[in-house]
Amino acid sequence: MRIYTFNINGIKARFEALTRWLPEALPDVVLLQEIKSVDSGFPRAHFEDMGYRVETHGQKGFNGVGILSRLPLEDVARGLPGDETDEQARWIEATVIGAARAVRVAGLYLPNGNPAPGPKFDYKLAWMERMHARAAALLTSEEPVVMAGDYNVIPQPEDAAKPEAWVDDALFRPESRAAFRRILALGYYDAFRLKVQGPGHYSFWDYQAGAWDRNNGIRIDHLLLSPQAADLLEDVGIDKAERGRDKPSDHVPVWAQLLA
DNA sequence: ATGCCATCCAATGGATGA
Repeated sequence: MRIYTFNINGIKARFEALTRWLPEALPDVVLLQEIKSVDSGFPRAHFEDMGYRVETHGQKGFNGVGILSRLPLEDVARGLPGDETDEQARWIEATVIGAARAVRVAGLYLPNGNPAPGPKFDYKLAWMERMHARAAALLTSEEPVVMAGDYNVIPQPEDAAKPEAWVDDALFRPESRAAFRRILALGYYDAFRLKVQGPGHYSFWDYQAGAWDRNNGIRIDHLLLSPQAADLLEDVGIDKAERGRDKPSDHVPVWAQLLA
């Protein structure tokens, strides 16, 4: 089972690119972020015709997450628990029925948090506390769990081409990185770093200032694996070439292959 | 130092993003 995370930066703007990419990559599961659409505006039938189950948790204009899956989905849940007043659509869960076994997946779009300090940064850290609680709860099932999405966190200096440019940014501030480590410390593993070491691996390049041409990227799209999922990990990858295609998202697909 | 570009909604500009 190959699971992808892909921040598409708008389903309307990425419709053609996503339609081209799906039959090329043939993902089993895609966790989408920033669909920037309400559920009724998502082109569900189009992707169903391409062989995918479609589940979305959208909102008007911004944010929004979704799941495309060629495998059956069960027990879909929308929204991150812990704050009934939070109206931002950033979390969706489902159980994917693989050929060998089932995997619980969570797709997430973690708040950006800039400018920091400020209310948006406070919201980011509070959201990460809620995610920590949900991540702990998911571990109790003892089934394989994959939490994948746009974390808006640069875990280590080696995950940025120019780490010095990010020192005061909400993506790299000590509080954000500590909150990310606290989730890992529950017993989760960064799938990419289980297989690939060293600098120079990025998942996002800004549209501005020639960031792509200069390879000025950051690695902020992650798949976190429970111990049971880590035991099934076969391979990982970043589809960097997608950033160079026509009308790309500023993020590229990142994936993990599980024996499931 | 800087939203330099892209997207969405709505309206010929503003908000947001990382």
